[in-house]
Amino acid sequence: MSTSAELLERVPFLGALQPKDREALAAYVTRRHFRRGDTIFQKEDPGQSLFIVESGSVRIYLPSPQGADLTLAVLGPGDFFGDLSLLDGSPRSAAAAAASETTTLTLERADFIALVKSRPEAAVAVLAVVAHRLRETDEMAADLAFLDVAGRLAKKLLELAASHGVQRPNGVLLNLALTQEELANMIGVTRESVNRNLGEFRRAGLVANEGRRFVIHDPEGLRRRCE
Amino acid sequence: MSTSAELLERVPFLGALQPKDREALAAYVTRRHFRRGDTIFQKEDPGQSLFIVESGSVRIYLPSPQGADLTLAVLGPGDFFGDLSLLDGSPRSAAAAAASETTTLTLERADFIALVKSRPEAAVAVLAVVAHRLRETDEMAADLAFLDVAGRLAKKLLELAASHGVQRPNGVLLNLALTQEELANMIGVTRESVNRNLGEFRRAGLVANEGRRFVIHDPEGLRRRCE
DNA sequence: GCCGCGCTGTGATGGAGAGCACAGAACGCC
DNA sequence: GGCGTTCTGTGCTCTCCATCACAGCGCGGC
Repeated sequence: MSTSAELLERVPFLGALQPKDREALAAYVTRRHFRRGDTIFQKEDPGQSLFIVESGSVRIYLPSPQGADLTLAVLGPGDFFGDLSLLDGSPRSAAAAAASETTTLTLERADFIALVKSRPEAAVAVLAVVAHRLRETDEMAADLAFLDVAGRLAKKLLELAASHGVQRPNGVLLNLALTQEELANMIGVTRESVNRNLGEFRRAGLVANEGRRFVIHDPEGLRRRCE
Repeated sequence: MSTSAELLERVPFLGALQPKDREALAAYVTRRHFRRGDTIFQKEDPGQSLFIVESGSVRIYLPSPQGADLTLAVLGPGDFFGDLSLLDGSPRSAAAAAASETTTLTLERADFIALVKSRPEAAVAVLAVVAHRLRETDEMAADLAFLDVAGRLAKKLLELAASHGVQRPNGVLLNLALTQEELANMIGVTRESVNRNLGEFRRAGLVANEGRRFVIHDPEGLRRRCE
């Protein structure tokens, strides 16, 4: 179980614990495996467990009646999800699916509550993470209400650069393969709109493509497009 | 201070405490007063205090560069706000203003952290409230992405009926005076769009007006408009 | 009771983006 | 290396909604 304990150390809200507590907690988590595309849970499912990404990546999304869903987040190793149902006991508020070959560690509600009761600093750490998440969602709502497609796309590219970018001589390379459709789902527009706006950006020298990866040449220019 | 203690009892996350603890806490809160229209705090302000509405009502909103802002919530007695900055120490993620003559109780970060450390069940209760809030914001983002103006308006009217409605022989009366502009800010559209869609709803017999208050005659009909 | 301001109702216009259709490119599989 | 599937690029149309403009109405104040 030492590998679980090592991962747990990197999880923000668990890093606050004593190594001894983490060791104890590691005994309660179970490991699960998902293939690319597997659904981890659906919106409205009753589950109350917390998932921690051990390896791979997970897409959190809201399904829409007409198919095209809204992607809220893409998570990597060390991130956790499913916390809302854990915290308030309600059904899942969003759906989760493996975006690549993924393994997770699962913690059950009862074990989490026991942890918080015995170590209140863990609760404060979880509160901070959830608060941060709430900020991000508020901002997403504001963007949907205030920005046009170009602005939302520019902003999303900058966000992705911040979270998945690696420095390159000619700019920042986004270290993930993204289709235009996936990008469209992240900002709530059609694939065609993304295509046309990307064309704009490319012609203006703001971004370029390397295979299916993006390179941001002019972050400042993108920032100007978000007003 | 007994009146403060009584209010504190009605605040969800503090209701979990022993009466003795609430009495102690009441000694730390300070009372503040705001007139209709007063700004309580601006977005990006550094403050780290928690506000509890004692009387009156408070509008939480995101200001937009071009003026028309997005109203995230309207709070009444017993509700609290400003919790995000309290939880993670970052600047205010939204702005707050008094929607009517309002008094609040204020709790400082240090006192809150001390409370959580000594009474972890309060932390669990706060987590539940914040989790609920996160759900609502996620749903708002989804609505902005998926629903048209009629759908968003119908949904908002149903929400308001659930939170501020009183039963009437002919339907549910919304117990608050709302201008079309305020309604428009809640769903991120123009006042004119709200007007036209309300006209639709009225002609279809779904809603009516009593003075400046709304009466919902056919909730089922409204529900159908949200798909 | 009268006046004025803010709210409501409505028309005309324009533009952004969705939807549809399809052609070509690229990637991956056998 | 050939072939099919998936992704990208682009034109056209049409709808929804923002914007502007203005006329009535109604509430509240003096």
